[in-house]
Amino acid sequence: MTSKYTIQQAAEITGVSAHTLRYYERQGLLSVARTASGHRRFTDDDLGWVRFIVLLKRTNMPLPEIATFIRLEKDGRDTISKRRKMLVDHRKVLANHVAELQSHMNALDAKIHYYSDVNNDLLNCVQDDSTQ
Amino acid sequence: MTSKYTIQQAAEITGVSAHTLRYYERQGLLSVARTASGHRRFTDDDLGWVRFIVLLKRTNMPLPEIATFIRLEKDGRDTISKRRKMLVDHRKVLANHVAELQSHMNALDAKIHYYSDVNNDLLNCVQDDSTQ
DNA sequence: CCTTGACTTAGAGTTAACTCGAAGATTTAT
DNA sequence: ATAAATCTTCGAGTTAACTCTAAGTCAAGG
Repeated sequence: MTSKYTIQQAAEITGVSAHTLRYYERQGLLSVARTASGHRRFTDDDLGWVRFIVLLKRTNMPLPEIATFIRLEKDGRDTISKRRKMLVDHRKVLANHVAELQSHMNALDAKIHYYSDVNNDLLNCVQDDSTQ
Repeated sequence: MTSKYTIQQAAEITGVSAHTLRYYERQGLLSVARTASGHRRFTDDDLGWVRFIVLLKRTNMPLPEIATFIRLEKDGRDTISKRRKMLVDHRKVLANHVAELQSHMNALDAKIHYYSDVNNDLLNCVQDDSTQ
């Protein structure tokens, strides 16, 4: 199977624009094989990498750090423990971030509760979390 | 009691720089009373507002939206339901954001697990979440 | 008095991660 | 054959929220 895709197809599949895919390659996040004439041909593997980059980005990992990770990947088997450590460390940062957001959300709830108390006859729209 | 503070003191107390406090005022997030000669005097109330701004910011509310909220506050009692709605809506956005982060964290955990499987003799540093 | 701090306006610089466009050449697809 | 896609390089523009500097004036505290 191992299909190949043009940059436009890769863009459509991953939701990352062609511009940005080229940008990622320039930043060392991707290295996509080329045809004899120099056009990029994305493999399913490449698409997997793009998805992984997107995942890390969504968890607030900066591009340079992602680049570091991927460089380690290319450096082979003996970097596995380093790579895992990076992910584990990042997971910790992320968990802290989530915990902070939740504590802020509690503070926000207190404020909302305050507004509910001030004007009780409008209570009906406060507990709407599950409505939509 | 109702103490008053210079801009530097307010900066120290809130952790927001004097520069940024002035910036917030320019953006309509604060309106701090002045001495006869024009120097800002922050009240405890003002500090409360600053803390609230910081809270909303930390939950990713953009400054213009915070400004809208605060403008409503000044417009008085009949905007209470609007204000609460803003907070409730924002709480939803925030809850979604947290949920997304958590789902990404799960994906990250899967990756970490994969790395653990690849090289089991290094398992010892994977479950370290509670260590430090 | 004198140093430190405050005020104003105005504008430039910063950071991250795109985002876009143009120019000019080549390639691919129909 | 021709239209659409791709390639390269280059550099400018965007967004948010600061962050800092400068110039020039004025106020406050000891």
